Amino acid sequence: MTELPFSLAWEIKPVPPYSFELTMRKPAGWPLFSNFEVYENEVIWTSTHIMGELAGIRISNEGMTERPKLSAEIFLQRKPSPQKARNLKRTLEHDIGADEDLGPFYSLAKGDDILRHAIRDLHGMHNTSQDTIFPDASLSILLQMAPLKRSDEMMDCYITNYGEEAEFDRKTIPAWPLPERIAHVGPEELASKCKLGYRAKRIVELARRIAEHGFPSIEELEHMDPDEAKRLLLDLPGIGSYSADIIDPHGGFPIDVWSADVFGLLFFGEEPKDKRKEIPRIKETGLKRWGKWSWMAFFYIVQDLGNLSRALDLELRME
DNA sequence: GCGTCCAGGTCTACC
DNA sequence: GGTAGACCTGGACGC
Repeated sequence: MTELPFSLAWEIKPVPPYSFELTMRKPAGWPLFSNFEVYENEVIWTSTHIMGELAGIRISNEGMTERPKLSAEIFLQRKPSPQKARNLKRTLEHDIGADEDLGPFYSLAKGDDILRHAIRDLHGMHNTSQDTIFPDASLSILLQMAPLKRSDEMMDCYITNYGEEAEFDRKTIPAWPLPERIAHVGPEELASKCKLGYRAKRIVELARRIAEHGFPSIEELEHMDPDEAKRLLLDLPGIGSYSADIIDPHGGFPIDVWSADVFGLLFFGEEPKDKRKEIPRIKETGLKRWGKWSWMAFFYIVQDLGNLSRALDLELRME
């Protein structure tokens, strides 16, 4: 457990529209940062690593979707320099999508037969991300070839045993493990303790590569040429097309055997018979239809399956 | 109870 | 360059 006695507090005015509830608590249950974060009465307590520092985070809602205002506080082990404090604040604002303008995506979505429903249902929901790729990369490896329930069990064990626990504001919240920690864990230990199976070796190999050679942050990838960012991600061990699309800040279209059912129904009116075989065709159709907004389209649709099922008279299932 | 199948992919060997 | 097969584990299913 790591105590975080120092804190920085400030006000954030996100680019409207910004729905606090939809952004912090995605309808499909995706966490903001930590799988163990707490959300009560429009306040979220969570933890992550920002610029290499373990950070406890408390954000509360002080505004409305069209006039958003948030009260944020970052808790740290040590008092940061003024320069570092400025960077931490700016990075957190970026990670929670406060600087993201949804306007261009909404313009495209209004003219799309599927997305026009989703942007109405989820008005003001922003995309969020952690500071580095390792949490999402670990997540995507733990999602491989397993039912969601088993992936959740693997993640819970992995985070509680190997993640740092942030203690702040009378809360204790474990963050996703750092590559430097996992690089020193034997794959056999990870496999037996958390029943990761073959994924243990992949996650340790990935951690060792990042710990030894470094890797650009999410924001640095964002500023790269999209093809170069994708190439770097695909070069990592254990990361294939699906995982790269989950991590890539330039936005991919991460189709797996589950989403192949959903998007097969949406695009062609039927679930594919051979899901794995159909993934390339479904992916190509999505990328062609939504281009650079493919990730946002994917994100909005998977968060809105219940409403979309009714609006489009289709059986779009969560699992 | 027991055997078989397969799940929110990726890598490797083989052709 | 394209593709079958292996990979951990555990729940669902048929018998």
